Amino acid sequence: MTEILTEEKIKEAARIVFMEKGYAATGMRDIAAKAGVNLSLVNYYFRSKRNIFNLIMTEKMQKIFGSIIPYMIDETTSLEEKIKNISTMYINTISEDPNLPLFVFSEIQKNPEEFAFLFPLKQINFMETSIIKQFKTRCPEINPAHFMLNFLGMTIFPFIAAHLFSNMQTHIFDNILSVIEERKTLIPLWMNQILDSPIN
Amino acid sequence: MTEILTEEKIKEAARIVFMEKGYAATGMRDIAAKAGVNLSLVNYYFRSKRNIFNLIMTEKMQKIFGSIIPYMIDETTSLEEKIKNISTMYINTISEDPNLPLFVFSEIQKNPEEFAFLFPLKQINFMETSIIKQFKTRCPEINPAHFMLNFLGMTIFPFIAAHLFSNMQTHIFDNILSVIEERKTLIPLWMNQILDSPIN
DNA sequence: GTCTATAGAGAGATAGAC
DNA sequence: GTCTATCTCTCTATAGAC
Repeated sequence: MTEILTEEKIKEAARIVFMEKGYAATGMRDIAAKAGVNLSLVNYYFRSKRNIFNLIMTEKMQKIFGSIIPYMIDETTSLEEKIKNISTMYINTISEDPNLPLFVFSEIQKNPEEFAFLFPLKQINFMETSIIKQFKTRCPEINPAHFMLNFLGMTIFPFIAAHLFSNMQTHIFDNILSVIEERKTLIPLWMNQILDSPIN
Repeated sequence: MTEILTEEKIKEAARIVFMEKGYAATGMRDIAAKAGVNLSLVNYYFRSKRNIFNLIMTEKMQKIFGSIIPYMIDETTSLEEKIKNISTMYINTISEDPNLPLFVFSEIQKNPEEFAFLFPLKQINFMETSIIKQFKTRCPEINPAHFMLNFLGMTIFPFIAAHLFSNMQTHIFDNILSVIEERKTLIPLWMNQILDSPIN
């Protein structure tokens, strides 16, 4: 009974500390202190720092990469609907966990071989997803990579740079959170403009 | 004579190791080994790990944030020319140092108070730059933050995610480097489409 | 399951010989 | 300026009492 509570307290503390400081700067003592438990309990429940980190990392990779898959393969929605659904879903999801993209990208960059194998998007055939097939029909001359880079860049980049912008002594990025909220409706409009570009 | 060579050797080694592993995971012994010098020389020339890191970080922040300023304040270029010039400049600069954006964003996130004060963009009044004034004339109804987020997201995000994409067992992001190169000409076209959007 | 205590490795930094 | 040697601290992880 008490075991489950303690285990989950430690896991939640690890989520917070790892997300804030990254793997290398986090100590087992930081996790124990944040959880309010004795240091040795962290090893008792999770065996090693690498082990508990990989659990958190798997969760977070699923959250950022796994969540897009159902939308991409959905054969019942149009390209416009997919854009709307995915950007709204990402902005909702990441707004609750704003450091998620920077954390995941940064840790993968530092340890690509460790995390490549649990990459959720490997499970699907990207080029045969509904979203890519629809894009190729709409814009046959353009590499679909550009479409995904534009779409994900417009959606995710604001969160990656948010810390910077909020520290700037200027007014352009005031209220960054409400600006991001506005983007739920604006990104689909801009993406349609790009899709209708004469270069296609 | 030999002092300058040794100092620069250590600094170059520190650049490489810090960029690859980040501050926390880098050891003074890693830097010494990469430079091919004795461990104590690193402290002799640079006093502390924090000190040598801050030198590198200042350089890198100047590289990514300082480089855009002259283009933004240039009163002699049109908005379209600025977009073309900035995207080309960034793609050239970051292609030679692909981990630059992820490194800088990630280290600032982990230590915002340490690096906020040396943020190059604080030196200018963002809202009064030529590029923002031009945008406000062109799209008076849209918050200029959206414009900068779209533009920088489309330009910089591909580098942040490049490690991921190159590890995917799919073909959509093959040849990511030549895809990014194509974006030098495509981003200005897409940005013009967005600027001409009926929502403005 | 939870605690104290500590083993053992590794870190940043420096003293002092040359 | 450069080396060896080492101090001191902190880290992960575990042994063993309760």
